Amino acid sequence: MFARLTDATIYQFEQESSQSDDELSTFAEGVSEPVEEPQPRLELEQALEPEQALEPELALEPEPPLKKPRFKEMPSREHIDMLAQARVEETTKQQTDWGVRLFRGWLTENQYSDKFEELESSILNERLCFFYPSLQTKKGTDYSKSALVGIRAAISRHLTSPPYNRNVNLMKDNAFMTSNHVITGMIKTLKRAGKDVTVHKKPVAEGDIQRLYSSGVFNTDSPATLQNKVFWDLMLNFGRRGQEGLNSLTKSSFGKFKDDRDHTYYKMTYNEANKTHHGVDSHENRQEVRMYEKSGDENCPVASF
DNA sequence: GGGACGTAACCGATGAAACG
DNA sequence: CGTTTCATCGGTTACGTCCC
Repeated sequence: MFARLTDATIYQFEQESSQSDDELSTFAEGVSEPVEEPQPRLELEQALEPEQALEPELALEPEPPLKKPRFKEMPSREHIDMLAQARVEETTKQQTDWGVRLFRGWLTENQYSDKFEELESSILNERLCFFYPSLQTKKGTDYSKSALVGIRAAISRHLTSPPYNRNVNLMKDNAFMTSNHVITGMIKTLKRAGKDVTVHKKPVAEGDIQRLYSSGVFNTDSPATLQNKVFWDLMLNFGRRGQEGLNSLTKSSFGKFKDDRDHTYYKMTYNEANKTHHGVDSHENRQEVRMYEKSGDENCPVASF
């Protein structure tokens, strides 16, 4: 059993490594080609077809049919616009509008033009220096750190998005260093005044969990309470990102599997819209998340699922 | 040895979305 | 609307591997 497994692994490894070797050599050839006779891109495209059609023997030479391109096809203008649009979520757009509204309101209240989008960075920076400390909530209290940072980011998003597409970053550009100093100072002042206390949520107490089960809201014999329990189990086992994307989950979002010791478990079968595997944080690639059966336990999550 | 390249680790900034 | 929470992003640095 063990020997077979090892053989299989070695075989797989050999397959993989030979594959990547192939890719490497093709790539190396591809790189050395254009260096000899650099050609404008457009001519290259046109030259390609006739060459292949007229002289197929050429293909036998070490430089095979103009290799597979290193990159994807040139995207259309619409495509890149669409991608740029998909950058932010609807709720973020709302936040953007909120921040812009605040800044616009302040500008008009102080007899400035509210068309700040075209302002030069130095002027904009100057305005922001005075804007930030003028900020207060509708109730007249100071904004929290999160709010201040959010407002700044909102204005920055607004400027860098269509139709303005400005090439600025309110958080990082040197031009905005002084206004950012003002914000940092405000945040520090808040901190010193003890106003930046963030309250963390407490975990659900063990006793409360008991009560959930004993109260009947997790009973598996009626649809509504069964759903309660299954959802609780899902949140407990898979809920690593708050409520993000929950409404897009379906039956096929989960798959039933067995591990090498014959224990049944469910795991998520998708990773599309959630960005889980795009980043390379260690804890993300560490292991897939599994919801294991608890055989003998009347509250087994796999059974109720 | 050292340069090129790809990836991992790190960590503050950013954004999504919930709550009150 | 204002705030909070937390996962992801994104920029930077460190590290490993290959090749000269």
